[in-house]
Amino acid sequence: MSEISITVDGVAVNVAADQKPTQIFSERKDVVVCKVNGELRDLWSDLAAGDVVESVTISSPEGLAVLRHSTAHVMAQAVQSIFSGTRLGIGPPITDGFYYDFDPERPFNPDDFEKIESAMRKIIKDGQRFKRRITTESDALKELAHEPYKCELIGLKSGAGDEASVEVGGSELTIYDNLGRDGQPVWSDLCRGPHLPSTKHIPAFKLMRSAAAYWRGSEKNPMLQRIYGTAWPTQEELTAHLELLAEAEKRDHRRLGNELDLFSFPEEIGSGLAVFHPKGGIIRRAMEDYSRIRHEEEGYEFVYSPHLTKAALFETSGHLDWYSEGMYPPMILDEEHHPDGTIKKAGQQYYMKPMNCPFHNLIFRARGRSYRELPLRLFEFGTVYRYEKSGVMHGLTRARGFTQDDAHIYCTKEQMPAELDSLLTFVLNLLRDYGLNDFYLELSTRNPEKSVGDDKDWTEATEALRKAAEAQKLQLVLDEGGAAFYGPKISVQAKDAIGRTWQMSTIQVDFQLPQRFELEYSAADGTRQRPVMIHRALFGSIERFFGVLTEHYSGAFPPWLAPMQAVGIPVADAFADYLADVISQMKKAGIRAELDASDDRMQKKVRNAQMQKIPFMVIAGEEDQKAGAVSFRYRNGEQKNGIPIAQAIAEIKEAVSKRIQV
RNA sequence: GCCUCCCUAGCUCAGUGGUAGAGCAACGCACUUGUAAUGCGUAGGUCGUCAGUUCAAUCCUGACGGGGGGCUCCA
Repeated sequence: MSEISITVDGVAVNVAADQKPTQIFSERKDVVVCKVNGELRDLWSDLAAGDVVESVTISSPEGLAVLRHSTAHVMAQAVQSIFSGTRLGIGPPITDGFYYDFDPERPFNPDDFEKIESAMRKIIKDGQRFKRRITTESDALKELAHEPYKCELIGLKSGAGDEASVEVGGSELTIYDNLGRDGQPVWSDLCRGPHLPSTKHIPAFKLMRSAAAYWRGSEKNPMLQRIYGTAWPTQEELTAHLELLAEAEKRDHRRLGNELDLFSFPEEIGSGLAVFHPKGGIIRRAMEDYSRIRHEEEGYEFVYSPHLTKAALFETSGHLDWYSEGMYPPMILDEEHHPDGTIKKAGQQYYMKPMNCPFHNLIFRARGRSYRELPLRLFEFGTVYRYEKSGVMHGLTRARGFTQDDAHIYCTKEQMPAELDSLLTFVLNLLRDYGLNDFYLELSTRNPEKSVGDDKDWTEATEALRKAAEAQKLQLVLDEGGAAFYGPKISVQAKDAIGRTWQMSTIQVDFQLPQRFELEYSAADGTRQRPVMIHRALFGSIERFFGVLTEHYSGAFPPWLAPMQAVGIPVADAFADYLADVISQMKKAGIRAELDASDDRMQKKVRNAQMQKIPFMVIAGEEDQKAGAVSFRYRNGEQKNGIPIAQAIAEIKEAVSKRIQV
């Protein structure tokens, strides 16, 4: 047998000419695929002299994707074995798992999951080998005649650039056969691959949920049934993932909003319209108050604008042209009719505002502006109404009525870079004050197909944004062509306590509105110039930020935001008067404190306070009373005994004023 | 908007083609000594709304409203 020279993980070796990576890596159980000359390939691939082979382990990002994609195949095989009339869509890996789209004879229900999972376990136990087979378009169409969606993909192959490329991308059209114990194919699927060597390399998986999805992501296409699953290199990692999901569910702001009596969405008001209850109101006001103070310090001026406006304003701004779908329909006022019902006098159309910027532009335009006034920073907690499609609402994070912490900055072109730089610093520091610490930035650049403004302006603005972003020393992700048509933007993405990413602030340069509103200022040389306009929201919406913080803190807000900062719990009734005095001193010191004077037992009071996630439980019994002290119990169960009253008050006040978590 | 599942007491949820139950919360009474549930009792619901089928509907059908999970969308 002749030998060939290849490179394996950087080491030159000679191997038999018919050696496959399966054999080369046979001692390394964690290697599930490999790269040959930089391209991801099955371990069953043939090798040629001079090939550079690199191992890819199951835990690497690429290995995980392959694991999950292979698990999707196993699921599809299981589904077709149980529901024989089911047609296949596509089945790519996604973050943490995979899905496969099916066109079944009836929708799946949760009971089906058990059947499918047990069929999958059997396939995994069988150790079916994934075998790659190159085919031609005409052969594939013949073989897959009973799979209309696959045939459509084959037809699309030339132009594939979307998800479909998982199935048919790459230079060759390939089918993967799953080989049974006898080496004969038991199931096949059109697929680019690569795959695990065999189904027995799937260590841990679980089907998560079924849902509908449009075929190839278009509303115009038929709905398929999608089953989501997750797959991991070890059972432990699967368990950890499921625990994370359970944790996320416990933190869900909609659930906590109810449990902690923060807000609700009364059906009578309408979908996506929240009311804040007193406790939620305290949190919200604390959030707003602090933001207001910081904005004042940064040179913002506070303005107010109405919730309603005549149509003309949104005609000027252009919103009615390209955004009317997202607006509540107009109210028509003062319309008069003839007796036959025809219109005698046309009415006035009024709209709820979906944005604040046109109002701020009118404030700018209310009188002549001088360059000396710039940058002019107009800030408003502006409540806007957007008619979101019914299916997209999600608690406070996606609502129909919400309040933006909205500001518009009008400055000269020369001022723009410095303004963007200080603005981004301000944004990030403010978010840090609210307890978010882990950020990355996204820069959205021009889509030349769909944009207004001249090249030079775009380049200048984009570079200014980029420099401001780079100065922050944070990870910067480029969103090429992702900008809105009217200007480039930076968005701040924040990670919460359990690692989920939320889009928070946006800073957007606008070339469109200053022109549409004919905004001008007088420059030093007496000429009239058009200002640069920057839109920015730090929280995005207060409601949404409220929801994000609720989930970030899991409802256990830091004292400065907590609706109740301290609750007094007497060990027994006899100490209630003593503690009542302590609590009243705390109230005088500006602390949100109450005495729990109910006739529950102490243990019950502790439990109640714990469930309300109150940061300081102030407990007093005989020992404390004798010493003129109190005891703290914190939310983590720790306690501190015999704290003199003055010191206890000072500790709470310090936690509040320094905005630290306890 | 589309697919799918759901809506029973303030909350979490049982349940039945013959108009309903539990736990917690609320209220009352008694109890009260050190860090996550004291006991007993009382009250509370046109079973989301409106139609239809039926001798009879909370239960079956449909429409509407609200919600969950996705898809699409998020200027």
